[in-house]
Amino acid sequence: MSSFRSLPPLNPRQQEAHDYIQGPLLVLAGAGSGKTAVITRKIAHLVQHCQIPAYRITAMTFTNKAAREMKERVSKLLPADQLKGLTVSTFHNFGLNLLRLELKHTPLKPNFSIMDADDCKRLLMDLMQRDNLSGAESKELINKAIRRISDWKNDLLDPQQAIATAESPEDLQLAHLYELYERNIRAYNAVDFDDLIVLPTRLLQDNAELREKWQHRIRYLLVDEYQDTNTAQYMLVKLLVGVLGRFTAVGDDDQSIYAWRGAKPENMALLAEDFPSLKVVKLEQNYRSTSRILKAANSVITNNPHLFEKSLWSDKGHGEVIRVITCRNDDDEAERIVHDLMTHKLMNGKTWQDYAVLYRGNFQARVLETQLREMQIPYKLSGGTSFFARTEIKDVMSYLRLIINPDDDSAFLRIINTPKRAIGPSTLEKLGLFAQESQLSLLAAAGDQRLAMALPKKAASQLHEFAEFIEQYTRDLHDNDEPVPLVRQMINETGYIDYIREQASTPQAEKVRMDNLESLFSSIQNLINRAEDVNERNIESVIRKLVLLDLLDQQQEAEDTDKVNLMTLHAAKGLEFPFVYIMGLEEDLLPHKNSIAADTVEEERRLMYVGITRARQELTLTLAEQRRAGGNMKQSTPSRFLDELPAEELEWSGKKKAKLSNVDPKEQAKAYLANLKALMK
DNA sequence: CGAGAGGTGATTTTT
DNA sequence: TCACCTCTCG
Repeated sequence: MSSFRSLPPLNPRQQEAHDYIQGPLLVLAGAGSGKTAVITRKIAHLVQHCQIPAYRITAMTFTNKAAREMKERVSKLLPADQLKGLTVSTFHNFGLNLLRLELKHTPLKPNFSIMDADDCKRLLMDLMQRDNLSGAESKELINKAIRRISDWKNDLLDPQQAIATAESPEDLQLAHLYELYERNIRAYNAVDFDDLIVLPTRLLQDNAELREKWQHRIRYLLVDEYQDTNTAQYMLVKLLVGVLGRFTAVGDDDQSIYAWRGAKPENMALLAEDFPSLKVVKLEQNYRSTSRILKAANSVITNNPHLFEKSLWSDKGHGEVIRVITCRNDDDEAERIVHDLMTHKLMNGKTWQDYAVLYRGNFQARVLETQLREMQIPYKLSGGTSFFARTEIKDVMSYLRLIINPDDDSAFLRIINTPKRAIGPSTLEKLGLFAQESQLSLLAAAGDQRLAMALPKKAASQLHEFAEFIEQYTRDLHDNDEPVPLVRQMINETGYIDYIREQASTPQAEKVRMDNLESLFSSIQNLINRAEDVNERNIESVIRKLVLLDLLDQQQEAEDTDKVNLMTLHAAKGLEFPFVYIMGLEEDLLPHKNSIAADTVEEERRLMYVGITRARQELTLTLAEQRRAGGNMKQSTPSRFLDELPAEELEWSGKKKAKLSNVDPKEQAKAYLANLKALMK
């Protein structure tokens, strides 16, 4: 209670969203409008003043990071005993948990594997090869297939429905592939990311008893970033809240930038249809940015059609004018941004982490990196390959997956010849055939004595040896509450460590890989130590959860010191910085040419809107007159979004000076830096 | 099976 | 331009 009194008051709209619990509520939370404060304080309010115990409340987010932040903030509002059992998790984690608890109602066996995007791709490739679609054609097809299958799943269509509704011969082919894919993934006793939403949703749809059980269990549901839900996720929400509709959905249709991944911002409008008693509260006061920045944001976004009209305002004063810098080319652009940033920091006594440079595509970071390194400015690049996409992590994870799930053929295929065991494609093909005929998993087939008849002696004995190795560790690790040393021993014994040493091209590369493995091991250890439920203190449940965790993010967050932030506009959603640069304001880049072609410029505009609203104090936009595209320079046209900004708030500059010729840019940079330092003294 | 040559394609990626 | 993938040859 005492902590409550010290909280800043909510504004009237926030208060309204906070207090309203009688029925379904949609909170239209503009950027920087304090939505997390509303959600977290509402959870505390529900517990302390509405007689809803924490274990009856569930909050769903999209990212682990958001879930972590939310948990942390709620824990500051409630004493530990009142916090007990509160669920704050990502959609996927929630789904996983539901599957685990209702396992007997699912087609899954215990210790099922979760396949990530990469695993699924491999599986599809394999299936297509069997269908003998080879070469260049299949590569193109594979990306289409992945996208299409995911779309079908997210729309809750099973393979039969997909086949029935296929729109073209090619689509039908993909639908058949979908059917094959589903059969295989189930045979592996595995699920993909989409299944973590789809399977629980189907379960609740088909089973009234379970549905009632879960509806009873969750007395109040809160959904963050509601505009990013896809059809399956919305269906899951609907099934969980039932007719009573005890929920708060928080979202902003103007920040919907993931439609290309299946998000359906129109779910916001659907909510009003499905729950006629829906109350809508708009949070329009922004606590982040100056009014000039908000004016710019509003001005851009009014060019989009709107479900709900919304206009951000703040009382933070006008602030600085918005600068637009025209640069000669992409190198010049990076150089100017870096110089500008450096000058600004020194003049204003700010820290590196106060700055962010945002861009449309990851490739744009490259020139920036070069420039920043030259100036010895520390920077942080977010995005790129995720921790679990690293080869060494995927390899070791596959060993572990196979240990806990012998049916996981996908894991088997990944590691059977990693490190090299002289087991080549022809051996594998024969093994696959044998496994299929005898209805066995690849691992079981590899261990089967009859194999010797189907294969050359050498190959058969290699396979036997491998199977025995896995089986031995399966026994040793089962029910072992100190598994990590054994895991280390196993990985060592496979020769994987030596393999990394041989493979690594440089000592640094080797170190990075070894470090990655170390953090994987220590994460496993941490998860085991931290497991609240004793039943979860084993390698099986830890491995299952591991793929869903953002280990790298957490790791990175921990070691984050004072660095300039470089990230894509997508990655910037949810973040804020005092000083923001958005680069590449050109047609075909922002908006991206594919979006122009596909007529989805509106989403690009929202991306622009998200970018603008990241800035607290100052916003700088840059564009290049020429840009490298492939090998040669291409002329570019200023982005249409520049015309949509309020001209009176912009200050244009740049492109005047002809570059000082014959001067080494490095020398120039050094001189510049020396100058600045002298200036500061 | 593995190392090099040549070819090709290049948004965004919460889990 | 460059990185990654594929294909081929030893």
